Amino acid sequence: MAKAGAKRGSYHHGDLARALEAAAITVLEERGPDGLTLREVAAAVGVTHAAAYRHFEDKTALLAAVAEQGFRALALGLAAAVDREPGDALARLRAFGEAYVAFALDHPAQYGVMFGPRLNESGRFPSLEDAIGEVVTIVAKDIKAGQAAGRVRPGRTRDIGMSIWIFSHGYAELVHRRRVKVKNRAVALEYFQTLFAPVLRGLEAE
Amino acid sequence: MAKAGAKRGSYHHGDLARALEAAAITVLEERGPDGLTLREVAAAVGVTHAAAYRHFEDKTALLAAVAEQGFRALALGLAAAVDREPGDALARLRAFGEAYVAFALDHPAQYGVMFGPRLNESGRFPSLEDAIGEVVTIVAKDIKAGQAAGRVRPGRTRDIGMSIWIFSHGYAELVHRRRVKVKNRAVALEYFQTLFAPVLRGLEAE
DNA sequence: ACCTGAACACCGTTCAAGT
DNA sequence: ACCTGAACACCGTTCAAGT
Repeated sequence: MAKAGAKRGSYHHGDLARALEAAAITVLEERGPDGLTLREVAAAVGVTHAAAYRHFEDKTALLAAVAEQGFRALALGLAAAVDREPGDALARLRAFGEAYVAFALDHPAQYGVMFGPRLNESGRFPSLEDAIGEVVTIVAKDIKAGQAAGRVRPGRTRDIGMSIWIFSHGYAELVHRRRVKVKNRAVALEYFQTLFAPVLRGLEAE
Repeated sequence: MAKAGAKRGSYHHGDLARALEAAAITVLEERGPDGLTLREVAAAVGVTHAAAYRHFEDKTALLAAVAEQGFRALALGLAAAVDREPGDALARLRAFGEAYVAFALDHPAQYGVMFGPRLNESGRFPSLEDAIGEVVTIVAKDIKAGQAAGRVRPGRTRDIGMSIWIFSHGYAELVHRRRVKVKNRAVALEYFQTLFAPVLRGLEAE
C-alpha cells in the first residue's frame, strides 16, 4: 500500500522536494486542507515518509512551500487578468477582484493552506512573505494609475488596496465555508460582481 | 498529570457536557485553534478523555457546540452594540461592523473554530445553523430600516447584509493572519473604521 | 447511567542503519 | 548524499469493565 501509486524511477538524484510539493497539492485538493498527512504525500511519490525530512524541516515547511507556490500562481493569474482588461482603471480593479475570487474557487484547498494554518509566525519562510508582496504590488500599481486619472478616490493607496483584498478574500472565504450559498463557479463569480460593484463605487473619486 | 487541574466534585450527575464546552474554549484561547485536543480538554475538567464520548458524538461535535455558543454570544454582542448606537441607520451599520470585528479580535481562537474547520458539511448540527441565522437577522433589520428612511440604497436587503458581513469577516481574518498589520486592538478597530467608511458610502442611497 | 482503563489505528518526528 | 526501518510520544475513537 505504501509503495502504490507508481513513479518507477528512484528519486535518488531526482528532485524529491518539488515532487513532494506537487504531490501535496494533489492530495490537498482531493482530501481537503485537513486531510493532508506527510505519510500520504510521501507514499504518493513512492518514498518513505521519513525521506521528506531531508528536504523540509517539518510538515509546516512543506505547507509553506505549497502556500508560496500558490501565491506566485495567484500573482501570475492576477497580472494576466488585469492586463487582459481593456477598460479603465476601475475596470481593472474589478478584473483584479474577480480573478482573485476565481483563483480561490479553483484551488480551494491550496487557498486554504495559503491563509489557513498560522504559517510564518515569527518570520520563518521569508520567501513566502515575498510572494505575498507580489500580489499587493499588482493592485497598488493600478490604484495609483486610477488615482492619477482621477477615477479612484485620493488617499493612501495601501488602504484602498487592502479594502479590495479584504472584500475579495472575505467573499472567497464565505463561499468556501458555504455561508454564501451559490450553485456553481459561474454563479459565484456573477454574485461577486453584483456585491463588488457598490463597494468599488465607494472607492471611486467623488 | 491527567487528574491535575482540580475540580474536586465528581461530574456524576453534574453537567459534564457544558463543563467540556467551557474547558474547550479556555484551552482554545490558550493553545490556539490547532492545539486543541480532546484529551487535554477532558484532563482540564478532571475526567478521562473517553468520558467525552458519552456527551459528544466526536471531536467535531464538541467543536460545533463551541462554534454555536460563539455565534450566540456574537449575536448578543452585535444586538447590544447596535441598540447602543444613537445615530441613524448608517451609523448603526457602522456600529454593527465594528462590534463584529471587536468580537473576532477578542475571541480569536473561538472565532477560528466558528469559521475554520468545515463543520456542518451535510447538515449536521442544525442548531448551529440557527445561531448563524440570528446574526444575519440583526443586520437585515437595520438595513431595511435604512432603506425605508432613504439612507441605504434600495435593492436586495440580503445582498447588502452579505457585503457588510464579507467585509467585516475579511478584515478580521486578515488581522488574525497578520496580513493586516496593526499594533493592538484599538488600532485594529480604528483602522477598520477607516477602511469601512468608504465601503459603507458605496452602500448609501445615491 | 456515567465514567475508567486498555486497546487500536494513525499521526509527526527522530535516528541509527543501509546504499 | 539520500533514503529506509524501526522506534517514540501523541492523537481520536472504541469497548469491555467497573460503580
